[in-house]
Amino acid sequence: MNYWLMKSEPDAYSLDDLANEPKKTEHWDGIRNYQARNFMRDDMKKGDLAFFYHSNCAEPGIVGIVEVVKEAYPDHTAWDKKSKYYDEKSTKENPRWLMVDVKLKKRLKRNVTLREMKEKLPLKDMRLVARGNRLSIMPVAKKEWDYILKLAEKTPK
DNA sequence: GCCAACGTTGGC
DNA sequence: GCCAACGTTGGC
Repeated sequence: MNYWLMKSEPDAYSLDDLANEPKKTEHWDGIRNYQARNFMRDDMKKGDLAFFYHSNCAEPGIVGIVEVVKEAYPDHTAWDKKSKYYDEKSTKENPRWLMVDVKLKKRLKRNVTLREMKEKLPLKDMRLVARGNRLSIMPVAKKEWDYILKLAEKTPK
């Protein structure tokens, strides 16, 4: 069982949006980065858990936990000419991009912010806090996962 | 809105 | 296969 972190811009798709889906489940489309795709394709399994991270917003941070409920399958938005994720090089015979389905498992009691995580020594090796990190799906070590869950229970400062 | 860091593209 | 140019990400 693996742990992950998945980024989303709340302006585009927020935790609330996921909470409002039927069955609180939605496909995670629009991943157009090979490294992130390979993580989904090779290592992301049904039952894995992932942090839902809000990026590119006022308070970037982890806001919830989702569960992978369907493993990697072709991202149909790559075939849709009207989609901003359209990619002419992705065909039905040879789909270039993949997605998984995730279900909202729980909201954290509070937003565990990037700023806060950067200050914590036990999290110093996380890819998320590395300089210039742009990966939208990344693995999280069990130790880090547990530590962040504990942080979420505490009021900051 | 700015801009540093990064990934991708394409000419050679 | 190198690498400059370009587009994108995402914190601030």
